[in-house]
Amino acid sequence: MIDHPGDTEDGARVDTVRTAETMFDIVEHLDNENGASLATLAGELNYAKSTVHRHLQTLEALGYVVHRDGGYHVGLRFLEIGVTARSKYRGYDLVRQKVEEIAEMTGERAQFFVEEHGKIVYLARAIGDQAVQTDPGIGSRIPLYAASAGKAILAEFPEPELSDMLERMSFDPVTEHTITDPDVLRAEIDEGRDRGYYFNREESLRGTHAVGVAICGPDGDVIGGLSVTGPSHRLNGERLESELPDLLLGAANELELNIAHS
Amino acid sequence: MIDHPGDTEDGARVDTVRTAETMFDIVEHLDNENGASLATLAGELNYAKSTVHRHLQTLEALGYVVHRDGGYHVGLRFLEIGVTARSKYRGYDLVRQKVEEIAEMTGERAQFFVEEHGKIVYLARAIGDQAVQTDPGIGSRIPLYAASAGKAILAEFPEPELSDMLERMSFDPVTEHTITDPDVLRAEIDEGRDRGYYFNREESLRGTHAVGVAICGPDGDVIGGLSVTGPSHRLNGERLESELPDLLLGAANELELNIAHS
DNA sequence: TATAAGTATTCGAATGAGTCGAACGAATGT
DNA sequence: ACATTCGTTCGACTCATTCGAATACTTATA
Repeated sequence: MIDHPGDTEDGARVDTVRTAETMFDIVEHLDNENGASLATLAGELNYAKSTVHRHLQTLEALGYVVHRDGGYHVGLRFLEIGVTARSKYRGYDLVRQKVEEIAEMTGERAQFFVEEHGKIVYLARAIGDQAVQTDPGIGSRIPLYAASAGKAILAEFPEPELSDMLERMSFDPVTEHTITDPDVLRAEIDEGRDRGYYFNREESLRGTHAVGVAICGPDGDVIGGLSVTGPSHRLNGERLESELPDLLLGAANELELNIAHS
Repeated sequence: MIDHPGDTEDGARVDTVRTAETMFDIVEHLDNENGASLATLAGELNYAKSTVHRHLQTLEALGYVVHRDGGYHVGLRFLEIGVTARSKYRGYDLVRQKVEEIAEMTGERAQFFVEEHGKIVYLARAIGDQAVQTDPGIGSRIPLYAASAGKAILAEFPEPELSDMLERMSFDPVTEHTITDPDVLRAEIDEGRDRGYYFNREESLRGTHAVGVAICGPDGDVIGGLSVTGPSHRLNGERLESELPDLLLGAANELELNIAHS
């Protein structure tokens, strides 16, 4: 094995484009605050004002930043790109409709996730009561081990990768019920594999239960996960353990067929 | 006046961060294709493979790019950032609900736009029939002069800026009815200003009419524009010229009050 | 009106970082 | 076993980014 100069011991981050990093530093900082001035940015990020200025100029010229009422903001170019990125996920349109259908049928919240960088990301969500699509949350991330759909997705990974992921996974508890032990997670995955559905009992949010299933492509590859969430007093017993799972398995099956033939 | 080395004659783009530009070249190219290989990217963009490689490494490490089934793709980080950027627009949540309400009431398509970089950008959209929120389109852009909401927004700009914008505007026709003359646009704007609503008759899409109004903040600043669109055979006569305008003006008024008190 | 505090912008110099191209390695299919 | 495509590494050159200080602009405050 040849030595890799500059390798960090965890084996990541070699030879990166620094300028790109500083650029996203700025963007991400803008994303957190809302509306920051050049001086503030330079101060908090420890870059020279002139440096930040040049970056902001560039970002604004490219449409990624706007200078609205006395402060710099993240531009909607990110939304534009993000939306087309989402739309390219296989079966996204079909799944979105199904999510709304499920929400309406159950009266609970239904959602669709895909895996990215070891987390699951919300791609669609609908609430039953009024079929209002709640956008806040779209794009945000949850660790795989803290979501029913996450477990379902995880279970579909072929064996070598699965072990790998479990090993390199760091378990940061979200609630007092979040799984923190890889063996427990592994056990749950193995237990659910022939059933095909997975639970989440207050592991990501107190007082909230969920059931999730995976959606797979024709070659057995994972596309994403579908789940129904609701208050634990409403999602329990028969409803949680058989009624909703059946519904989800049916939906997944139908989706998988439709996606395969599209 | 001191000379500005590097100034282009149109007075734009000085002293930009080149690396950031190449980086977004890559991202935007990925956004168009779906799933490109390193070699392809390098070829089409005329960068050395090693250069593109380094950028992709960086982008992937930062979560802005993913390497899925044998090709590089835009990551969902863009969606995440874009969604929070959108949510920070004043009154966005209120407007989104209103858009759905209007869509349901009219049975037509309702939408909300804001202005950015001389275009209007879709922030929300709803279709009447089934109240299904159609996401494709969100984030995409239309020139101000080719949309009813665009005209409404334009009309709210104070005088010096308005003339400026009209002058530096380049009119690329979208359909055969698109406005191509600044004087015509100016006339329409002046005509509509006391009414408060504006029309679009097949100017952005053949066979499609629309009415639009502006939403303003307490200080008279423009927040965005609201419009209803539909087939020209359904949107005409009384309905187009009085019924829908009244509805929209009422909605705008209500929104403006709610936004001011929030 | 003058002053101050905030903002954004420009400049030149230094060096640090991005770029290239070629050569290597890995993976896949024929 | 070969060819093809894809990704990775390396070192050298040079261009571009970074910095800090000085300038300019705008808005509040005395």
